This record gives sequence, structure tokens and C-alpha cells, in this order.
Amino acid sequence: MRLFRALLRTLNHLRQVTEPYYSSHGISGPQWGVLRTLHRAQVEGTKSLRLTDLGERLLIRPPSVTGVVDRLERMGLVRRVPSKADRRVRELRLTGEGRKLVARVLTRHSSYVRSLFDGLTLREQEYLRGLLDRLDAHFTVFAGHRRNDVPAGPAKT
Amino acid sequence: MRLFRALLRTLNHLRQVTEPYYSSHGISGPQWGVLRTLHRAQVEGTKSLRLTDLGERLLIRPPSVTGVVDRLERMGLVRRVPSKADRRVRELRLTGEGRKLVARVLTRHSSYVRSLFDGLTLREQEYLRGLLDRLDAHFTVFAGHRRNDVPAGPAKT
DNA sequence: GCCATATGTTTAGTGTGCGAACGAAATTAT
DNA sequence: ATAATTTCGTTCGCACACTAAACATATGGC
Repeated sequence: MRLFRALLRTLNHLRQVTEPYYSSHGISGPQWGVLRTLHRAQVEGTKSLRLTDLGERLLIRPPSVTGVVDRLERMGLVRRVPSKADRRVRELRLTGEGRKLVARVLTRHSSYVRSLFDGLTLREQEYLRGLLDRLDAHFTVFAGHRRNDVPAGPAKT
Repeated sequence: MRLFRALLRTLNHLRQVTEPYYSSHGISGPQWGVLRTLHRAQVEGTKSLRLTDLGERLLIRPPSVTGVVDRLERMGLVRRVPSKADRRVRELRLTGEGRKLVARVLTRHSSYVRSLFDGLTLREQEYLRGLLDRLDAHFTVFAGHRRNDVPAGPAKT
């Protein structure tokens, strides 16, 4: 249980330390989630995502997706493109400006993050990562069993 | 950097896994933050907290504290009590019902959390906690230096 | 053609957060 | 003592994100 609290505490620090890097550009948390996800998809070879997929990845409902994307589109960071295969679908992709912003945030951010982990030796960092990976695998197995123990709540604030 | 992502991933899982335990009672994240903080203070011997202190612990501004506490008070989980020492101050304390709810959430929750960590041996759990503690100490030192590198953003969503 | 399903939007309502401005009380300076 | 400043909590006005429900449009199985 103390381990649990240690993990949560570390998370809060990480969150807090991360947040200014996009918020200083006038980007909110959920908005950054969308940009990051799009960027990631692009790196992995997918240039655009359907709004539904985006919502599934970010664990938010369709109306929320519409709202967040609306704001990002108004800022010119993202564009809705009608799909040719399915006329109901509107694919989302980063504009040039959007790509530029994500890149800028990520580089400044990652150099900072690297320095954050100076507190541990490389060996320790690797070991830590290993432990987290195992913990995580265990979680996902567990999550499968849980499912119905507890009624699902609203959003993941 | 992969370590950073591993941490965030693990912690997101934890968050997700934690959240239903209070949200199923109609309690939101910030609201649970208040309840947990009050409960914790109580365990440590302080029966009530000033609203300002609460805001500082939760990293939210006074108007936000007022709002969250209003809702909790309307639910009857919490009570504002005028301070005798300082007539500006209104101390916050859990009602009987509030205490009951926190207890219920915590017991169900903590037994679940314990089982989550089964994936690691006790030795590994201890070691992991040590690493996190050191990382955390390093973070806070670092945070002190940072302060002015990046313009402060709005809230910590 | 017909009906169930999928996609994304709109609407209405709630919760959370901020800054600015405020009254009341306490503290400090004069 | 009196005046100026600070502290505490609130209210107001605004922005954002989320939900559930209802909806238009498009797709695909029958």
C-alpha cells in the first residue's frame, strides 16, 4: 500500500512537471492527448485517425472528441478530412503547424525528462523499467478478471 | 525516455483501476481528493483542516476549493465549522457519513491494490519503492531549480 | 427496398478550474 | 489609537471537458 502511494506520488510529480510544456502553448491536457496520439500514429505509419478510434485510445466519449477536436481545428493544429472509403467517417490529421508544435514540445520536454532521471544510474533505470513492465503485464491480466467487480464510473478525470 | 513512458503507463493503469472505487459512489476525482486528504489528516491527529490548507495540499486555488467543498457539503459528507481562534477561518471536517464512505472505499480499494502487486515479490516491491523514493527526491530538488524555465500553466488537469 | 448498426454532431446539464473583485477579520506600521 | 496591509473565504464571470439522449447521415445484411 505504501508502494501504491509511492507510485501515485511519482505520477503526480511527473504530471506536474510535464504539463507546462504544452500548456505554455495554450494547449490543455485533453488537447495534448489528441496531438500526441496523432503524432504517435503518424510515426507508426498511420497518417490519420478516425474520430472514433481517437476516442477509444483516449478513453473519452464521442461528444468529447468532437469538442476537443473542434478547438484544435479552430487553432489550425489539426484538420478533419472526409474519408473516401466511408462517407460517414472523418479522418483527423495534424496540419503542418500542428506537427511543428508537437515536435517543439517533445524535444524541449524530452531533454528535460532525461535530466530528471539522472537521480538513478543507468542500471537502476533499466531495472526499474523491468519492474514496471512486469507490474503492468500483471495489471492487464488482472483487469480482465475485474471488469464486473465495480460499476464503471464516468470519465477518467 | 522509455522509462518515462513506462512510468506514465503504469500510473495511468493505477489511476484507471482506482477511479471506479469512488466514482461508483458518485464522487468525482477532486471530491475524492478532499475526502482522502481530510481522512488522512484525521488519522494523523488533525481533525479538521482550513480551506486554504486544503487548497495548498491539492494544488488548487481558493475559488475551486469553495466549489468542490460546496458540493461535498450538499452531499452531507463534509461540514464547515467556524474556527474559534480566527473568525475568518472555516475549518472543514468529515461528517459521520463522510467518514463511513471513505472507510468503505479504502477497505475495498486497498485489498484490491494488494492483489495487484502480487506480480512482484516482496523483495522486489521494496526495491521498487526505494527507487521511486529516490527518483522522487531528485524530482523535488529539480523542481526547485526549474521554477522559471517554463511559464506556469493554468490548472493541473 | 428495409431495418439494424455505425459515425459523428448537437443539445442540455454538471463539474472543475481560473482571475478579478469583494467583505470581514487579523496583523503590521505609523 | 488609527491607518495601511495582509489573509481568508466567497461570489461573479468565463472557459473547458465530460456525460446522456436525441439526431442526421451513411453503411451493410436480409
